[in-house]
Amino acid sequence: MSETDPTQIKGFNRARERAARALLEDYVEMISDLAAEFGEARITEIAARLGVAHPTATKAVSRLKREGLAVSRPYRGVFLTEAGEALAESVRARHRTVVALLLAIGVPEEVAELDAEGIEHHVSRRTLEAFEAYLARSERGEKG
Amino acid sequence: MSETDPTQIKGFNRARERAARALLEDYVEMISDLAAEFGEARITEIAARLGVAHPTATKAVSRLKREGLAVSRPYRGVFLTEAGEALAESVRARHRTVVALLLAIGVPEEVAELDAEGIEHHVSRRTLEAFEAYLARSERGEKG
DNA sequence: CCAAATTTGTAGCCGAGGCTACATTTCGCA
DNA sequence: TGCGAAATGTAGCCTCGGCTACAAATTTGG
Ligand SMILES: [Mn+2]
Ligand SMILES: [Mn+2]
Ligand SMILES: [Mn+2]
Ligand SMILES: [Mn+2]
Repeated sequence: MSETDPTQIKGFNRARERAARALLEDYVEMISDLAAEFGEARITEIAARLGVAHPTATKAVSRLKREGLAVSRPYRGVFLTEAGEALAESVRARHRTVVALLLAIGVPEEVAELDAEGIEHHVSRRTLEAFEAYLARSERGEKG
Repeated sequence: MSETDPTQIKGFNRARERAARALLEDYVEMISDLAAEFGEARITEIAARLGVAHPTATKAVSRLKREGLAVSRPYRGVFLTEAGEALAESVRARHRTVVALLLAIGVPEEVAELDAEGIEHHVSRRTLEAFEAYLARSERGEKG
């Protein structure tokens, strides 16, 4: 058997790890959005906005709590810890950059928003930096 | 409660659906690669290249068979159906386009290959078309 | 202020996708 | 040709992330 390509295996493993973190990232970002809008994030509202049943959101929040990203008390709202808020901020920034990049490439706005919701979780720091550099260049008129 | 944004919900739902198909797509592409290289895809080799234990690959292949994408007999190789081979071809093409786009944007080669393994599964047809159009433009020297 | 509506919690089901341990079959070669 | 090694199958375990059904708490308004 020909030797297996280590870069390829690494790619699959990284994709799996990132897919596992994707849900968690979306919840954290959503909770942060709701906190900004209403002062707190309620389970029902989190579930509604993510398009899942409320027990699904409850379970996800308990995973967030286990990871030290959120806190909550029974029948009360969910709040992010400092770590959670920091994660939310970076996730939000990355989301914006991915959408901007897609738009700059020529992806229609509605499609860009939809695709970004999945793509964002697989964009590494290095790739994000490349996106930002590209956007900076094209804004300076170097014609995207 | 302010009305929930339907586009956002749609984005989350689509991201979930695509994440669920991602594994299946990678298996099909891998089986196709191995068929081209060795004439058949063996469970052990599939597992090794995807970086998983062999029973994990076995279970995935039975899902592929259930979906009508592959066929196999006990202790023999795995083969794609016509539908499976068609899927493999489109997955492979999309993978190449995503890598090319990342490189054109300025992502380092190694990083591009790693990130593409996850990103590819969330690129819709419309976005793929935009990528192709962009690549065609920049190849014609319009300076990306 | 109390009853109804709403929200939240909890139990329990499912399939996907990981794993280890072990059984069985096939293959390669001495 | 037969035996040991390698490949494959199978059983059974786990977590995650969906769901429904139902119980309990909270909020609301008449
Ligand atoms: Mn997302
Ligand atoms: Mn997002
Ligand atoms: Mn992939
Ligand atoms: Mn791929």
